[in-house]
Amino acid sequence: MIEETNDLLAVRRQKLEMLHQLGIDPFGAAFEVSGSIGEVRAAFAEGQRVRIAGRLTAHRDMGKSHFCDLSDATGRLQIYLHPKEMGATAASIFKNTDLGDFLGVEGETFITKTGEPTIRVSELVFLSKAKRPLPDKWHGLSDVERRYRQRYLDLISNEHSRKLFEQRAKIIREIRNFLHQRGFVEVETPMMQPIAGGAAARPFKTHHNALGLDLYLRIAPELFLKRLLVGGCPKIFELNRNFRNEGISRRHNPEFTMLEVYWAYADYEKMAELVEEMICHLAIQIHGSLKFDHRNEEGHLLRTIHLDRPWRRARYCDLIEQVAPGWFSSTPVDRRRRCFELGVEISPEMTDFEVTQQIFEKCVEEKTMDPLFVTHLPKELVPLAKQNREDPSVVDVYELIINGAEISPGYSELNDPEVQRRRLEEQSGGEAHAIDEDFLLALEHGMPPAGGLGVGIDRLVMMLTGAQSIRDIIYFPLLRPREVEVSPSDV
RNA sequence: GGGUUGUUAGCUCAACGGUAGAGCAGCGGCCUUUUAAGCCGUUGGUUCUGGGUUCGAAUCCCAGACAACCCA
Repeated sequence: MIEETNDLLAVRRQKLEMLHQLGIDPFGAAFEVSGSIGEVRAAFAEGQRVRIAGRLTAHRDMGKSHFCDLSDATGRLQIYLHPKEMGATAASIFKNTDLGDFLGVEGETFITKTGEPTIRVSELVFLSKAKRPLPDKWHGLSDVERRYRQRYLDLISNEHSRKLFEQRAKIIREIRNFLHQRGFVEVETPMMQPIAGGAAARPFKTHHNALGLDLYLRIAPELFLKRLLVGGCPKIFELNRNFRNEGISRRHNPEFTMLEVYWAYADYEKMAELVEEMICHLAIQIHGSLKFDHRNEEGHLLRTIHLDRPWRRARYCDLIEQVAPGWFSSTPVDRRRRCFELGVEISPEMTDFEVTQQIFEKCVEEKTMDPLFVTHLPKELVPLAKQNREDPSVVDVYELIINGAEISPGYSELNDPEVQRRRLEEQSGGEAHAIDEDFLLALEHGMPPAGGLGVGIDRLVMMLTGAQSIRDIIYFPLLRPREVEVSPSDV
């Protein structure tokens, strides 16, 4: 523990002690308000009695008159304090306030001669003491590490950050609205699973004491949602957290939010239509338009995303041929030489289809900003989807790319238990205990043909808001823990 | 895992190897309509940590911690 001794903290502690001596509880009680600060401001008219509560965020001292700002997440409103208006007791309480404290006020509204909506405070109630100072009111908090570690400070001082999280909440709410309107039912399946299936990723391990059972945090809900298809639930979705014990980057957090949707008797093409409609619905709700800009925090334009329908659809092979003509008729040696010419890094142990996939990722995916459904992918890339009837070397799936990243995959789901078993065995590399026999048992009772899709919600939010890092749209991204400083009075 | 960059007052940032500073916040004044209020005065530092080089290190070197970005 690092013990912090600091004048600023000492001053605040003294003021807190003064409040005690005045008989005031510095960590007060409930306070009835007329509405949030944003609501009161929106309904502002002169001569009304209103009550608001919020943090003290600015203090303009004019001698006997004080102009302060009270703020909450919805906005800011000026209050006017004068001993003649609020009385001596309130004035002595006010003397012991600091920026950051929570206050409740009651008073009559008026507009100052500079045109600022203001409350003339007649009653002042102390609601909570901030024992520590808040970040600079003008520059905010720019230290990215502290913005992630102490998100509350980021939210207090950076409006841009607040707005991103509001947009995230709205996107998630509108996804649920959209799917409910189309008759999909939200379900919840286990996050702790005896076998972590449904994707290829390293899981987190945990243990249940009473059952003496090792469990894994799920890497995907897929295999449980398919059990529900067997159980006769025809239109279902789950929108919740997945966990993967892998690296951290601008686009990866170990826990992330995933939407999975399953629709009995549909196929990947119907799922593509569904996801296209859904994302357009979200763009309209967020931006009021299918065209919107990505800007950095200084407001500079980074790019414009166009979601106008219909979205482009293209076969995997055709996309490769466009960036590397003659690719599929050239020899493996030629292909590796082409990679070098195109500046695509490959390693010697890569198989042919992995080399092709590198070309796809670097020359197609990363350069595709507007929506593109990639179809007819080689079956090696997607072992858990149905093979195409006309061309068994490809599978019936789409990969939706927007903003240079994969946003959503959609499959015609495999429902043949024998084929499924073979695929799972190939995937597990011969480790029998890794096969989810319970899932295969369910499939043997009959799963209807179905379409399924997944949407990485964090990447979707990044695409819709223009956030440049996943850490900007997850409240508390995983960081290595740090020593926390402790106040002397708390030790 | 590798490379690059960064870490200085509560916050935002300066400081050629030569006395660690500014703005805001804080504290003390002045001002009864201010808007990043203003004016006068003033407090505040383990320069991320530990070594080293040097007469002298925030600055140069080595190791470490944490973070950001790029690569794998």
